[in-house]
Amino acid sequence: MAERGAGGAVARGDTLLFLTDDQLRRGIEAMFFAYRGFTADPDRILIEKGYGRAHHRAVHFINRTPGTTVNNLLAILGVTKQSLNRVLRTLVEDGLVEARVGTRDKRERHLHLTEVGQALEQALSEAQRNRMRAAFRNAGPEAVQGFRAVLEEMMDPEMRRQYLDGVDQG
Amino acid sequence: MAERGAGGAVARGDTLLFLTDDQLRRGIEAMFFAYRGFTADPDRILIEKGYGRAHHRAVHFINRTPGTTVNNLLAILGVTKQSLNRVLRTLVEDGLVEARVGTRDKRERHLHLTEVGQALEQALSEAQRNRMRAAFRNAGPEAVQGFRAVLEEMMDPEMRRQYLDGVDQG
DNA sequence: TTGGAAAGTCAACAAGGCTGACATAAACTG
DNA sequence: CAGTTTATGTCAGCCTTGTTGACTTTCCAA
Repeated sequence: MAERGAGGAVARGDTLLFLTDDQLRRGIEAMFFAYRGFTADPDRILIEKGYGRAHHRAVHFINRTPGTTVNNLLAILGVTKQSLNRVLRTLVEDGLVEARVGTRDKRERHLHLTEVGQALEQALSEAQRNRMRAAFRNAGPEAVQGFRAVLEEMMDPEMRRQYLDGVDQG
Repeated sequence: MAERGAGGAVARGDTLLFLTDDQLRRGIEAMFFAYRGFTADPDRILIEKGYGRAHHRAVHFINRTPGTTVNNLLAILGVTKQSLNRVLRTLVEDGLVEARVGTRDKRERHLHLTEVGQALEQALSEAQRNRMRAAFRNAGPEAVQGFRAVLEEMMDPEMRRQYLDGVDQG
């Protein structure tokens, strides 16, 4: 499969060898298998506590942007409000999330983690960071740069904006 | 957060700056947003045809390893056999997959894509490859290497074996 | 030859997506 | 001020895809 990859990637000599269909398939499978590893550790914690990935995502982004509104969260998570609401309701009922009525606009609910919520977020993100830290360390800083570059290119433009918004504002 | 990151990453000078908690959080979000992009294009095709991601995964790996058994597929996909069976049943009923009773061991079913199944697989993988090709091209070959190195490190060891098994046998 | 293990199937349940319809309150607009 | 839009929440119902439990068929080894 070196002469003429189905995708025509090898056309201009060997500078584009990394774009052969087989290389792309490898990338696709890498995403599939890695995503499983990526979610495995928090998943274990979540099951113990009776929550799911949906709760993790909500908790993560509320922690990242305290005071965010339901609508903001909907845009980031890309689910319907009914779906998010179900998750949010249980988190509020269980005392992990506080939904404060907006002061300027009273229609809005500003979401914050309670101490209990922060504790869960810590447990989840620590588990996930531990794995990512090990992966980053083993792969090295240059690999990490490449990792991020490719992932960023793979996002839908709107998601890329959400992602770039998350830069350390400090 | 430069002196002593919560993860203790900055301890030995600035060589480990890429391991700060904030950098790790960025990596986590990159995975989240990129995975959405990664699945978006095939998802659109699948919905049209009345299938879901589970069908895509099955079709992908049957195409990669024709004649594989249900048990093999189970190990790769990491779901219960009952869950896989449901997906497989509809694929067989719809004439996308053929399940041949094993000759040596009649308990086994060896899975193959029919022509129709191959056509769907082509459509799905082409959509996914297109995005990955664009991402790879824009990021460049060195970034791709880093991308793969980090993802590989992120996999569970068993999944890493599955992944490495998939190397071009040609 | 018989009992256990393995491969696969059927049934039922749960999580978490989705759509659609509708309610409420607040904000905005003419 | 009346009417519209916006932000949020809720109910009902559907689908996919995960789960466990019970069961059949087949194989193999004692």
